Amino acid sequence: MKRTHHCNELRAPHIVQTVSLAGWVHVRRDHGGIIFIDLRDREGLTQVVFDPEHNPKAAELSHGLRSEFVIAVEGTVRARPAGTENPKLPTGAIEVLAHNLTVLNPSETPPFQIEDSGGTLAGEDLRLQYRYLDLRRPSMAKNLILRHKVAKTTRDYFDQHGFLEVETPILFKSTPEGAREYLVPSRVNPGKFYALPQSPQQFKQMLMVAGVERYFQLAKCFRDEDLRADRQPEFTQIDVEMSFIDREDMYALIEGLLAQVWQVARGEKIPTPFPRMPYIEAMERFGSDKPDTRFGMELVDVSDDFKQSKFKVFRGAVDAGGVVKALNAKGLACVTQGQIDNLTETAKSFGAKGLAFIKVEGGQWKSPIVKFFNDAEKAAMTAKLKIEEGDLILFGADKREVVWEVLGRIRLIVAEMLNVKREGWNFLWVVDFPLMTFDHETNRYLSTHHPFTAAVAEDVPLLDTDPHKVRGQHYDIVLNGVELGGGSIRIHQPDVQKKVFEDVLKIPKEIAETRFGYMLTAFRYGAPPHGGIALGFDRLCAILCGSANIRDVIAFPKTAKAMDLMTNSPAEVEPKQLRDLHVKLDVET
RNA sequence: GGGGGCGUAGCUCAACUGGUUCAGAGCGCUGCCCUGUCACGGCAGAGGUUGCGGGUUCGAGCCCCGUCGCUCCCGCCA
Repeated sequence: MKRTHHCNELRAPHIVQTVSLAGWVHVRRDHGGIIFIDLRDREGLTQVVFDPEHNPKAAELSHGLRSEFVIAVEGTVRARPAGTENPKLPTGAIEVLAHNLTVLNPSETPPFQIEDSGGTLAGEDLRLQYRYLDLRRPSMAKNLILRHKVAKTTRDYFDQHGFLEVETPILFKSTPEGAREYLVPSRVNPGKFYALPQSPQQFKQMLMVAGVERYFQLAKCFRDEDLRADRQPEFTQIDVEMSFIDREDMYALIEGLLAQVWQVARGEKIPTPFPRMPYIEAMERFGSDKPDTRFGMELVDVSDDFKQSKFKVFRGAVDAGGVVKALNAKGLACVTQGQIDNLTETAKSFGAKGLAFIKVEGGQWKSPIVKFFNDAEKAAMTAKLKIEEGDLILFGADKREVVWEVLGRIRLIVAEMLNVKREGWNFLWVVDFPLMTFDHETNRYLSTHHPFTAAVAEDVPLLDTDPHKVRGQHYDIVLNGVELGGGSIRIHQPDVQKKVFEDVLKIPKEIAETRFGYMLTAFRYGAPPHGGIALGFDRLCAILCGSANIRDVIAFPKTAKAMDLMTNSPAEVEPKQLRDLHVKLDVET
């Protein structure tokens, strides 16, 4: 009795057909005589009716059905009696009158209900322990299906554009400058280790030297860093690299991909090309290099208005070469002192010395600092910040990087407090990042992204004189305040790459040689100009599903402590395994 | 490494300031009844070491210390 249809397939035109369905008992409604079963499979629900007057044997057997029993049913599709159709189900116009019932496998009572609606969702730890049950929930099945569709669309898109999907090694070599890596001891090479790749970066560049020209891969990547709602220790990237291109080619390519993905996954047209914003502008206006541009509340620079101010905090910041910036939280004058204190704590945790504010209530400016302001300063602020009754103005005064960070965070928190409408899909290219940032701890320059990023051509002469002024040919794709991905045009000249390693980043010559020597060698054999990008595939799928959490789009994710609760991994291993690997443990027990 | 939240029945949660509604509700589960339900309905019932270990107290689900687990954030994620 093989099934003829799935559970979201039968409609009015199938009426009178004899069909077979198989699936799980979703719910049972036993009226004593007639019995209704909602039969569930991956695709949906179909109501099956057992009628003792029609088939006493099947009806009798159906009394014993319980949640999650696996059954097969043979029956006739028929219209539901007038008035009993269920408009909530796609299959709600019909039902299957069962002739035969086979219990393929009974089920114990599940530890939680396999149900999306009903209001109670079991705790995530329990759902992770019984992930195979959690994945039966229609919303999770939907997520898996959507993820598949996005993957398929991606592969089709790149195939149509002449790309080859090439697999790169999972057993790679340690490259300690980036994220912490997972290490794999080598049995046949005692004392030596592989590392799992944080990304296929170096391999994809080698593929360009190899003449592949257009490469992509749905690549598994691994980072042994602490987890977040949008970070798992293993995750998937849409990894791309192309030869003979410039930044414009990459923007167009990715815009086309995302337009196609949105079309397939959500049936929505997204406008292209996407707007672009230089890094400096993003920081000045939004205090973030991944600005959420769905709402305003932008940072406004008022430094000039306080150059002569009597308020020492503001004037001092300007005198020291810093800035004074403010944002207007429209309508938040009702904020409580406790909430102000919380905001201040937040500001301090990001490096601010405090958080000055003005409440505009009852036609007055209420603030501990308002007494320091003269009329000109007040007028300037009123105009620049469009201050009105009911507003709350929040200030940052410090080095500009600190003010960016602090007000950027405050802006997001305040938007949350105000429940500001954030709708639509605001794609944005953030461009012109600084190639290098100075690290005060180690007293040297570090690559903002990675050391393979090429400089903007006109800035190259500054590499020797003003490294911090050099812009990289790097681009981030941002959607609604989430960094979806990033990439760059790469350095392809061996002398330039060597110079970046040794002269600019001050990586000792021997270390540069052991870690990247093969790249420099490769570049000497006719490396084409090339560039690439990588998009966070899990984040992309989560956004498309409307979830803030990438665990919802990963079949078997790990907890915040990087545990797999279903298999209890990681776990201890046998002493013999360790001996084979030449590994001795040093752990407290 | 640091900070916040949570942990009470199989599940989701309640239990005011530590004390006579102090172990409760809804769902699920079990039994009986029920022939058009789809959150089916009715009657009855079972089910608890309040995560674990200490402590304070006449008295602890509630307070304190430790510990374990889940979660969010900071650091970290070239």
